Amino acid sequence: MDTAHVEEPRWLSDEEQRVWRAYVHATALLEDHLDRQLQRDAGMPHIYYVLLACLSEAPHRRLRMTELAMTMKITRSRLSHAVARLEKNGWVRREDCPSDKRGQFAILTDQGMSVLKQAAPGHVNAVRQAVFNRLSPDQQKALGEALQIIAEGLEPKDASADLPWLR
Amino acid sequence: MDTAHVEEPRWLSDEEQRVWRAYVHATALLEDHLDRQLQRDAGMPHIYYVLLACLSEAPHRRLRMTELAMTMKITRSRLSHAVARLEKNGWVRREDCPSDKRGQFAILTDQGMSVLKQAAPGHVNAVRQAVFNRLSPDQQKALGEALQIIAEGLEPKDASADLPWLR
DNA sequence: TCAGATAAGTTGAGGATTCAAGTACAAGGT
DNA sequence: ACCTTGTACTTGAATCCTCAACTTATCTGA
Repeated sequence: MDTAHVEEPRWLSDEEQRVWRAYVHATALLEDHLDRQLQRDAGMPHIYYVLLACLSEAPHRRLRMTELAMTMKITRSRLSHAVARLEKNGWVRREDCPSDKRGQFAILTDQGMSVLKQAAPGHVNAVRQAVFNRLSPDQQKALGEALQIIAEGLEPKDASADLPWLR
Repeated sequence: MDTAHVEEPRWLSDEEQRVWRAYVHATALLEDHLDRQLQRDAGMPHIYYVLLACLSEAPHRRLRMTELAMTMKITRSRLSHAVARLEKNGWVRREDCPSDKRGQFAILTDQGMSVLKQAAPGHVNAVRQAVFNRLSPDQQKALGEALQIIAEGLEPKDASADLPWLR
């Protein structure tokens, strides 16, 4: 038998499989749930809500495209398309960066802010109902820690490298 | 001041926000990571891999469309499109259900099985590296439990209602 | 100062997903 | 038998995302 060179990969144990399935199912269900809720009540998918929320917390409600993409952990391309759409809705506008002619700011408009404010309660409610109302404080803490670790491991190596325009 | 009737929603506490952000970031990063890995190495997104895996574990590698959709926690529509694509690749085929003329089976082909087998090691490896290698057994257990609870809460009420064709 | 390498951002094509609507069949009651 | 309601699944259009290619501008080093 000629199997010496065939590395059998290390499969997931039963325990691990249960955890992994829970992950796949929970995330599928929750993303769908939030997308549907926001689409219905505010006319945007979850990620667009997050985008508006990010901008709303930034100084002057404005962020450079790249910085926004990094905070949201999405590609620049995806962000470009998203901002284009939100711009059409009048919820975000762009502005050139004076110090770097390649650069663009995405800016939350007043209308965008007001849409966000309207959407927020329903969204928070959905999150609370799906997640926080069901988990004990200990469970919440453990969940957060585990996810934090996973996120850190997937972060592009030098995500924390200084953005030039922040010095 | 006329604010008596304006229910201020219960916002997330700082603790809760940290957990929620970890959730949003970790799931975004991980889905992207797995999608990219599988797209590169096997020519399909993560969900399609899961679909093949589900079929591979079913008796005779076949499942009714609705049942498959329920196991995967996706809509029938999404499944229809997905199976159509996988069928074009020759990885899945359909077959009419004899006892219910509306029904369809999705069946994993030999070619699909072999593609799955080829993709599995790389995928398991990616999952292990991103998740299980980074978490202690206790953390894994806690993560699984929390996600399990979240999933249960979002499951359509009667998901466990007997499918007629299973009696 | 100038060529190459990098960075910021956009674009378009090809897939994937959602939603609403549609087809075809089954079940249940009268 | 017939009609109504519900189930199984598909379809098409609109939207969204990915990937690779592209434009424009900045940086780096000789």
